[in-house]
Amino acid sequence: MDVKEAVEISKCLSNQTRMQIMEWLREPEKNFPPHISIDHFDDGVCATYIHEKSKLSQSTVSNYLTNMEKCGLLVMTKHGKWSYYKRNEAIITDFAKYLL
Amino acid sequence: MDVKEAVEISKCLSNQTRMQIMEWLREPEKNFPPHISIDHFDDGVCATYIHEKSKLSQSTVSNYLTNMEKCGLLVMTKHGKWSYYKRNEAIITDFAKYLL
DNA sequence: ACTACATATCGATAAATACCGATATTTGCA
DNA sequence: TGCAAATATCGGTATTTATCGATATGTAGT
Repeated sequence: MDVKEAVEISKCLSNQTRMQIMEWLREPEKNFPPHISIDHFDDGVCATYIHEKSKLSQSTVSNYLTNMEKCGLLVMTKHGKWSYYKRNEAIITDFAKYLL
Repeated sequence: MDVKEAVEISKCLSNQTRMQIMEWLREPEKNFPPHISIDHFDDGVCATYIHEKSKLSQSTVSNYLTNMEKCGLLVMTKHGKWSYYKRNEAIITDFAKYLL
């Protein structure tokens, strides 16, 4: 991981809601209801649920998630019309190691 | 560590120069000249050297360092008219663990 | 093809952050 | 005491980020 990458990750984490999204996604089954169409969290959580939990507008949260994916913190998987987001543990570990 | 603390730390890290300061301070003897008045780096590096290395204005860097201390990333020690800054490894470790 | 729903993108404005020069404060030394 | 050096703070402007509503796009089912 280089400086620029680490800075982009930090920018994503420098907001309370985004930081909380990272926490929520650590334990999806604890923080979100089961999804209508998929009965597991293997690909994470559907964007709508994250939006609802956040209490912010759909566009804001969509933007958050897109940026968090861009910087590598999240991985997105499409299933039909839904976008599922989950933590990218590999990058998170890299980032943590980079700081130490 | 709680969310707010972690967000404040992230804010400090979301800037290339500040991120580099964290790196520079990981190996002071490698990145800075020995100080005029103290022949070790036990309390870190004098603010002037950090300022010079950064190529930013003195006021900007002083502000950086002050905020980085406020959020716990750095520890400041005064020796006479000099302020020495070093990494606060304990907080950095906490932060890294918090993310995982 | 049409409708409904999920998500992404756009454009605008408000708020926060970055950064500088100038100035104040602190400290050591002549 | 008075000067010089180191650092901190202040005030202002430029830039970036936050956030929304509106709109576009994409997908599934009727």
